Amino acid sequence: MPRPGPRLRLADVAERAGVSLATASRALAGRDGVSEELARHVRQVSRELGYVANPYARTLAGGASSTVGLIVHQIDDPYFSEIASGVIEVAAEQGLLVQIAHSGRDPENELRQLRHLIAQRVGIILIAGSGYDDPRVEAQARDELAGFQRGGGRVAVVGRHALGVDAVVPDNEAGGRAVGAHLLNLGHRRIAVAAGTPGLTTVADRLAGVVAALGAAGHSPDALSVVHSDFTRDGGRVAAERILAAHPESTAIVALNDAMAIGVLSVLRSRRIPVPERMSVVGFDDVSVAADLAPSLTTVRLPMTEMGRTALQLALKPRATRPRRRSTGHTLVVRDSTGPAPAG
Amino acid sequence: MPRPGPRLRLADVAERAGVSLATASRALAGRDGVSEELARHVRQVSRELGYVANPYARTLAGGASSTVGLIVHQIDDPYFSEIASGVIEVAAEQGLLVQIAHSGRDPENELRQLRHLIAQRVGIILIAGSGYDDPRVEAQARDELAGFQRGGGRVAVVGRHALGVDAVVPDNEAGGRAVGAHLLNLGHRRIAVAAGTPGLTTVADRLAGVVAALGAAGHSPDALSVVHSDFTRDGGRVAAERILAAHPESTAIVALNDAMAIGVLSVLRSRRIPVPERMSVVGFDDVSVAADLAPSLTTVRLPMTEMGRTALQLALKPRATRPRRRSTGHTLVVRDSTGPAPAG
DNA sequence: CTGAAAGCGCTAACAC
DNA sequence: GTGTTAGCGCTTTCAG
Repeated sequence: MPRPGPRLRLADVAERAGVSLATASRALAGRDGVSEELARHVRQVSRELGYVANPYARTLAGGASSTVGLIVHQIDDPYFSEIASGVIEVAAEQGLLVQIAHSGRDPENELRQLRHLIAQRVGIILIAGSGYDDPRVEAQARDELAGFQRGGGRVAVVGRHALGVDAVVPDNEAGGRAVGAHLLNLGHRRIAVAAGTPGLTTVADRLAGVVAALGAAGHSPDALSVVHSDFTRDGGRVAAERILAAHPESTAIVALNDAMAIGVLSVLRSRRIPVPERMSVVGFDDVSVAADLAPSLTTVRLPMTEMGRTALQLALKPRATRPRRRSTGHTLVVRDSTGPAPAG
Repeated sequence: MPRPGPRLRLADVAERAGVSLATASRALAGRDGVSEELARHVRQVSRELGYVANPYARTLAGGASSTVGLIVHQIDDPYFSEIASGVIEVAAEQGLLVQIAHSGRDPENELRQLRHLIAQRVGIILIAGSGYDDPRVEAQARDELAGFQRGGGRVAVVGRHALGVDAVVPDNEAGGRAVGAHLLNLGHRRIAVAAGTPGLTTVADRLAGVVAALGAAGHSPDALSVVHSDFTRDGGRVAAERILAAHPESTAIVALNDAMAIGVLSVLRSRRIPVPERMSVVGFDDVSVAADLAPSLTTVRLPMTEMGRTALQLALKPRATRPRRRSTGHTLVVRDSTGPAPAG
């Protein structure tokens, strides 16, 4: 196995192969302008020597940067670590490296990270996580990305739609409808929603789905008690407390992501409220522990790893005239946390 | 807020500040050889313009690379995503970017990723995750890292000791002893261990701790039934099945990490074996969901995020004459999955 | 189809 | 202290 020598340069490969620097460069980049035979020879020599291009020199000279920047809210949130995992897989297949930055669910900070990545001249930028309702914030991000693309950068996002770039779009609304329909089928009529931060589009979309399901079944949206809180486990706890206090008649709680659902379950357990006998609980995302909670969590599965893969694959293709969209699909996974509404 | 112009160069800053390129460079790098006053002025101008250095040019010219490469087994494993989170935090504070690569718990692949990072000329390399018993594998990694350090690179590892570099060392053995003592105190005498892949040092160290606890209490290590499997949730399932089949007299199962413990719990639940009444279960790591499982998991808490922070901080310091070590400390967190051994 | 040479933006010797 | 200049290793015109 060839070891990359500490200071092996393209010039060494060129010399060894008996060609000029330019030819060697062309051959290795797979550009044309070199006879196929010569090119093959150069690549052969390069491989023998274990040559790896210096990405700094390459990028500085105008070649494409081989690193992809990924912005997530928080990498230790399973939703994002699964997406990141998919991105890293594809990157590894392509010999790319992935740089991860945290936005911390703060639009200002997201913008700062975005600019930093651009300043770092990454070749590809991926943003995962909900967008913001605030059009000003989205517009700034949009401008920044547009400039980046004008300079040849490639962009794709997961879970946002207002950015004018290629996007992997989770089935948020449809998933919400599936959840709503499921609960209605089970006879629930007083449903509470543990919703995340109001400013997030993901929250709005999923909620809209639940509302739509009620409407489709001829029920008034008034049957729904919506409580907003953080889009996290602790937010779920807070929301659950508030729901129990303000809407004690509820027979089901829809948490708009699994993190919140975990918080909800934890409150119900400590209050000794039986799930699902007295209260049904539904989550969203199907992070990998959802199946291992007790009771196991009914939730909407989104293929997070796949979403990460798809995002990078989109970004790797040449840019289309108009932004592409890939819907993720979704599956309602019915487990033990939902059951028939308790009789009256 | 200044926007980094698409093509703002150091020369622009220098010109605007009325100094030479060299002075500007020195001022911004905080190197001396510039009067404090001038330096301040240059920095001021730079900030006004929103200048951000091109890292490719900077690195190519011989400056230190501002990116840190982090190798983890798998980013969507909570153990690693929490460590990564700590690393990213510190990196953000320092204006560094973090590149993440997967080793997939495969020594060959780890080596490949390591070489790739070196070839990419990152400035700092961090490796998280258990080392391997195989001295050949460790020696190769060691050589590679030594070469990297000779070239001015900085290295730190989390959870490995045989690499001759700065290390954050989890309290694996002491944690194992704490687990063993806890179970013995509860009266357990037939203890099974769901251990991870045999080749991992983390597995060996934690197991050694459990064995030591038995020894210290005057019990023979024969009281322990050790079953090896993957160091994952599914590995935990497999191990649990095997333990129930081959060692049905066990009253407690020690899983050597939380992922395995989750698998163990899931098998016990589906077999309707009450925890902890009939079987106690202990994990290791205290990933954040451990508290939300049902029953909540007794486990050894390791400060993963902190470990990630510490690792990068170590690597950021100038290299010491001999490798530094930072012990993590640990806490036995007793929750609901452990209880007194069932009578006879 | 191939080679020579001019940079990419920055740092670090080396002069002044 | 400050400025000048020669590269870092690569890509990319531009000649041949």
